[in-house]
Amino acid sequence: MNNPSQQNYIHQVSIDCVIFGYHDRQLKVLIPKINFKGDFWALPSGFVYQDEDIDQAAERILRERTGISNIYLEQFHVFGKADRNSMEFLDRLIELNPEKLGEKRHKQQEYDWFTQRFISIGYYALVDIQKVIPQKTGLDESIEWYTLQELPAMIMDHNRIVASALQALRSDLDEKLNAFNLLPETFTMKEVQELYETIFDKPFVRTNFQKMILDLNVLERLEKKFTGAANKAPYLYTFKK
Amino acid sequence: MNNPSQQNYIHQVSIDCVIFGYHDRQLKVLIPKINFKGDFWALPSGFVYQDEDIDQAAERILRERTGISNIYLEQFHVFGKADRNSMEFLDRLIELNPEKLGEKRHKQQEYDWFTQRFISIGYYALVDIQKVIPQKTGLDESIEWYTLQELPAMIMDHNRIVASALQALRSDLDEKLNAFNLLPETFTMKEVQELYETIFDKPFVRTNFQKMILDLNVLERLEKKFTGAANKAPYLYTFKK
DNA sequence: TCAAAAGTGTTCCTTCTACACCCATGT
DNA sequence: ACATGGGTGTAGAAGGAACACTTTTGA
Repeated sequence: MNNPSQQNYIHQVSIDCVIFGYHDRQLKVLIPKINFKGDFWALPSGFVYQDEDIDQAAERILRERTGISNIYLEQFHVFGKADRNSMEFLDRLIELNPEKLGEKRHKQQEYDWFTQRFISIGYYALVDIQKVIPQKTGLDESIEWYTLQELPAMIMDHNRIVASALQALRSDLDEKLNAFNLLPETFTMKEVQELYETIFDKPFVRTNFQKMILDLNVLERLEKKFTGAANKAPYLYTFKK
Repeated sequence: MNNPSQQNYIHQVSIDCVIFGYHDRQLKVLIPKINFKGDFWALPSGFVYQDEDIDQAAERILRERTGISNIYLEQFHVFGKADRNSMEFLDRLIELNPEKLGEKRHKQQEYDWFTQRFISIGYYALVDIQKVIPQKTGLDESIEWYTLQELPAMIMDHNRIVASALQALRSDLDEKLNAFNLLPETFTMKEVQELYETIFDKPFVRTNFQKMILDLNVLERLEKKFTGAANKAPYLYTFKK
């Protein structure tokens, strides 16, 4: 494992990413579980190289975990409380994993790095869940999609960061029309409606919803999609760029 | 002058504040000019102490320049380009002020601190311009209110930061109803209307504007304001908390 | 020809806009 | 009394919600 304290990172600044995906009428968040005893989940995070834009850093972190580039990213909040550090988490981690981390002395530098106070820049990402092949890093035991209702208890303030990201997503939706980044290249109107109903957690009237979305003038109508079902074939749409 | 490089600050993180005030149908920004040859303007800025929340740091910086506490503050964006440093500005400053800054050797530590790459957290503040008595710090030649149309050319990306703050203010207005922080304790409906017309740069119909604002249910009607003018006395209002 | 789901049009109601009208105030 | 600006009510327009109706598809 690379020792971050020896890397050319900016000190005390971290990036935390909330990666949103959508499937089966559910918003999901991609969360790794780290490969130590004790059931520790943590948002995909990382640090910023000296010669790297913060946006680039976020993109790099996302690429590592999702395998895809050109991800839709939005910086949404900075978490900067004075007592914001992972001391508590790290001490517990060491306590539960003496065989791996017991000889603290040898890793003092690393321990000191990780237990600093960190100012964390929060980003949320919107991805087409079908395109993502979750990638474990060397530190991960697993990396899974969790629905918002079944989020694990994460370390530090990460659960609060997710809540804050969701709030930001909702309030961005109107002006940025970015929800389409959660869908595949092409989609039906019904899929758009289900997505909106999921994000806003309320139903929309089908016929009015169609008009509302088409009036935004951001979708392009393509050919019809024949599913084989015994009903009218819906049009496929794509998001105009 | 205190040498920041010897203070207990977080490295490479700065706070830049855009302080908005309102007077005479104009939005204004409070900007210091630094006390060196060469006409350098820079937003009120500062660093974050190790034991200080970033919000507290912003508040402290604002208190220093405005003399008031409990200021309405909103964190709006992080500026984190890799090439974001003040090397260019500082070299020019030294070049133009050889008598004060010539012996660079003696101040190498300080020079190195200031020319680092900085990640800057942008805050905007909304203040009652009447309550503020602009405070020069030791470094300032002056500190003045500038209208948006007459902003001086500032160092680094500070002009862009102001533009970004204005955009954030406008888009926050609907949901946060924070514009009232720009007004005195009590105000007339006409003053509110002029403020809105200034921020959005468009006229509103008087009678409808009144209804729209009152329907927000955030104002409390107080006694009437007798100005001595030969017309009906308008009500005074205050913002409910 | 029928059931299921998609697409379009129409009515109704709420909200917003423009404006007429009335009210208070000091000269 | 009247000029000036503030406050309220109302008619018309625009936009949104509810729903009826038509179209398409495969069995």
